[in-house]
Amino acid sequence: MENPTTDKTPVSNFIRTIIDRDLESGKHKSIKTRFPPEPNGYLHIGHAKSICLNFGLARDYGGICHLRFDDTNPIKEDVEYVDSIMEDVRWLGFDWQDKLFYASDYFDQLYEYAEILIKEGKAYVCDLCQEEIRKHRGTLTVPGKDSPYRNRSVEENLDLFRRMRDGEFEEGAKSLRAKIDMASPNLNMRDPVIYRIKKAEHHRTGNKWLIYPMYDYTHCISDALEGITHSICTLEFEDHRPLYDWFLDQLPVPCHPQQIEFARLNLSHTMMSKRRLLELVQNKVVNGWDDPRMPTLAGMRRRGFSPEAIREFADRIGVAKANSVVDFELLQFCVREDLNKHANRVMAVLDPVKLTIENYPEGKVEELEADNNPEDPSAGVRLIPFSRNLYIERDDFSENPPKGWFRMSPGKEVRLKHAYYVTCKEVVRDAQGRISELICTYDPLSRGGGTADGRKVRGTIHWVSAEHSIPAELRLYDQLFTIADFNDMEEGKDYTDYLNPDSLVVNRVCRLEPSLRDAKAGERYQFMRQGYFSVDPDSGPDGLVFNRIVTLKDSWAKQQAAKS
RNA sequence: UGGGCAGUCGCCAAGCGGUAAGGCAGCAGGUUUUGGUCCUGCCAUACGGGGGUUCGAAUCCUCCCUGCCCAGCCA
Repeated sequence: MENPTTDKTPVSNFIRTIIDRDLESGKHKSIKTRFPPEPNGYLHIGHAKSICLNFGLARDYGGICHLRFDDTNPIKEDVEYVDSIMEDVRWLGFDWQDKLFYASDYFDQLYEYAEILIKEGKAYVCDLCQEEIRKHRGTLTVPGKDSPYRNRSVEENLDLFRRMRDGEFEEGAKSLRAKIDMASPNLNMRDPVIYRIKKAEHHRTGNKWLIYPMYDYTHCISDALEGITHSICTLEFEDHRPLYDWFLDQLPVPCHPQQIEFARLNLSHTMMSKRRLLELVQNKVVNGWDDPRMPTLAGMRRRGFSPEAIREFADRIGVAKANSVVDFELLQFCVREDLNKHANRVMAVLDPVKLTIENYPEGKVEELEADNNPEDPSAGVRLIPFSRNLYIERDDFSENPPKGWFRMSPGKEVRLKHAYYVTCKEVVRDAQGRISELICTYDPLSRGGGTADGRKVRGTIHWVSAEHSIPAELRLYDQLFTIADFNDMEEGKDYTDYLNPDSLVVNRVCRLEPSLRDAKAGERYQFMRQGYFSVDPDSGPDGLVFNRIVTLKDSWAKQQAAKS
């Protein structure tokens, strides 16, 4: 697999400025970045920003990007997640070649370095329990107090640390701490814990270890061991940078990568917290991690978003240090832009009403040619059956049309896409007064949708032949949340108060043109004048299931809404 | 009220002392066998606010305001 190339000139951002400077000054000959997920959940669109950034920089500068699992906390991590993460990164279109790493690969080295720290008097074993450590840490405005165990001898620390490793102590009874400064205004520097006892089985190292290193200690060393040049992370780690640098300054590591922080992605109407996403899954608010309403890559993939669209989105949002909330509209734009070019057009009637052409012979069937994609002639053409009895969209008929209406109404000629001009002569209603059938006539000379006299027919509507059409289930999705920006939540409310009850509407009455009969899971189509749909894997012998990826823009609806 | 970071159009975001890119959204037209696409035009005398330096400031200095992050043996 090739990492996607791009001929677009990348937009300038502060990270590129740093890299340009480092390359120009000779600090680095080439760059090496890394995407370092913790395998404790599924990747979401926010991770996609980071993946595109890290792999994209490597691509643009002819460098390398590693995939490294930050797996230092065995009780939260699982192979299910490492598998899904690899699948998602690959699906997004990136290739880590043979550069697949795990922080757990460095456990031995990390341990050796810890002993060095101890031997140099820069780390000590502390007997304080979690509560006590917290009390000693002080507060934002009050300096911390030294641990009573802070000045143990090197020999005692070494002995204790080895016994921690060997399982002599209970979880929580002891920890290894860096000896830095309990009075630092930066809480991260107040003798942070670097090793804790956890008698848990690790998904890769099994039962080999009973102590596990903490993130701050592990991450910088992992970066250094891999020769990472630019270690890009999110804003909340800004305060950790002095600690990142401190460890690397104390240890005989091969190099000292530069940590650079950028603002994580927030999307309007979207919840991006891993913890809450997990709750949505566990509480069955959604149907799993890959529910098409989820902002996970698995969900977006199932919904029908293409990796190209997501990459384009990542490019367009830019990279900066200001907290922001990107409009969901931008993502939709990128999805539509890609689908417009690549999705074949088909006709599907979502809310069918019968249309009978009284002057069209009973039993006659014509196969009419239709282009598959006006944006792409190479997509070819297909044949669609036409007959006396059709279905059209209920919304495409109005008995008393508003001003500006150019769909069907009594006596008004409209074009059936790819077929004929028809004119409604009669409206048939059922006992409830609901329109049950439209009786029309057609112009035999308008075959294909045009006439020699060149008369203008403004309205064009889609249709299917009643007897040839096939049923399907349509899953129509909308935003999962009604609130745009979660920073604006009302006091006392939480995210569950903003769930959209209509985020999924199931349609089982639609009728599709027969060419869709053999559609395969994952395929994407434009249902003309409606939206883009993808074939859901739930499709089977019992019938087709489609997910609505995104609607088409609808300026008519917008204009009508503006009037009321 | 300790420390760190950030504030440029409704939403993103370039800009790095020489007089406000671009995209999305929006608005107005045009083309159109999708009220889709496409095309054209409009959309910040103004860069959180006040002072200051300078011939010249979004860019430098200064004070202030607002927002975000940090007190896990999570990452």
